[in-house]
Amino acid sequence: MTEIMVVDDDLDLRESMAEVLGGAGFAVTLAADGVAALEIIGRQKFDLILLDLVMPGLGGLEVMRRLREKSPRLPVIMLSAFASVENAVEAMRQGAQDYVTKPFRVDTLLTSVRRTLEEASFESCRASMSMDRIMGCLANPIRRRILTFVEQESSLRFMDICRRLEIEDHTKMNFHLKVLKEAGFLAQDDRKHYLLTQNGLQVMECARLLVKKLSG
Amino acid sequence: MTEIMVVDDDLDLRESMAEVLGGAGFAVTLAADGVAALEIIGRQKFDLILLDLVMPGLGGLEVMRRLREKSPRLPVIMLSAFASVENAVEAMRQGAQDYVTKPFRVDTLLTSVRRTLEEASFESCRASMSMDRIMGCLANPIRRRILTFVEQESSLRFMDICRRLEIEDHTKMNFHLKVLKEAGFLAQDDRKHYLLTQNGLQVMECARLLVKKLSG
DNA sequence: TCTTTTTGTGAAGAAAACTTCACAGCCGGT
DNA sequence: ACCGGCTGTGAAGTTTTCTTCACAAAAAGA
Repeated sequence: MTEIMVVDDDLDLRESMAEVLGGAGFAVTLAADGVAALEIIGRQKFDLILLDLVMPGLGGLEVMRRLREKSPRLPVIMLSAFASVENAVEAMRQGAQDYVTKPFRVDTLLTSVRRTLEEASFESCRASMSMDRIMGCLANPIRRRILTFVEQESSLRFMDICRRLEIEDHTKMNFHLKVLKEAGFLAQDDRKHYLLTQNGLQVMECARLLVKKLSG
Repeated sequence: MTEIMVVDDDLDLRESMAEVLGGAGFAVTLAADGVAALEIIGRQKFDLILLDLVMPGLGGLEVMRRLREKSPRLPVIMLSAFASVENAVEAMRQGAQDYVTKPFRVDTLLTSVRRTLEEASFESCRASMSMDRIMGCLANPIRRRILTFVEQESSLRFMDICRRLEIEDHTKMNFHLKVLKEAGFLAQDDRKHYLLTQNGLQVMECARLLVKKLSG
């Protein structure tokens, strides 16, 4: 069951939203202010946060900033009675997934909730798909050797890699380099030298951690 | 520099071994008994332990059993003045890498030390080869789903896994479970329930870290 | 005991991944 | 302009990995 938290200092609004969302099949948790919300989020997993922009004490933007430190991908829909272009743009720039003005119609709210959850699910699916790419890429020993060598040397030309790894058929090397480029672990600079991307560096770091852990 | 610990209640022997091993280029730490040894090992990394079989208080076998709980792969050479076939066989059965009788010639000791260190290094190299197995294993999405599900649920029967992952051909599942068992990530208890091994848990942890890092 | 379900085994078939081959474009040196 | 080296492309061939099939053994339930 999908877990949604509603953060708003207006009790009536909180309760009416609990009723609407509960009726639509979601499990709803209420919080009257940002401090309470952040504490509950630290203890329990949620799929979506509905967050009032203007509240006494911690405002919605500050609450969102803080929860992003712990849950970078937790979707947030910002609610505001003081709708303006500036407010809306700022909230979205700070990372909200959507922005709904109060008072809102029930169907507007539910549409936004469902769309946001669906998009978050798609993002989660994309992360899972990228494991295919990462692991499939690293399953091959030649490609692991390429990454290790390029990591050590920082910047290399095509034939340097071939010679060092003693791969005589350059088209074989070309194939594997292409796979690594498409996976986003390797890139070429303007002189066509190969170097690791940020992702490539991260992958190598995690691979080393894995070996270390499995070696006891 | 290679770190060696010598555990022996005989002060003269400890010191003469420190001299011999130090002269051979090793960094030597001395401990007079098992309790002291276990405490130092808990704080500092060693490459080899030279352990007296018979000591007052904790004997060598008990010390080795305890240090194996923390460092399953740390090489141990057992030393004994009371050499017998039974003693030697028991020490090796309990996991010592070598067994040297006291009094020993200097070259006998150094040979044993060097050989044991070299074999340990070979083991470490094998861990690198096991990257093939790890990555090859994780390259398959079904196997990743199995590991994720078993991690969440802790202990599962064969058909539970099939039904949950909606894999209708049970022999397909059987194939993938077999791969995971052979890789050492999955095991079965006495009721044939599937559960993650320590290695399996480590692998899942690193996979999550990898996804997290690559998601920014 | 009989039947059904669960779990397992090995071989064959299919798909995916990798390697090799044939060729081509680009660049620098003579 | 020609040659050689570097780098790249796509197709064909080979190997590896995965899926399916046919059957069997073990366990559970009636």
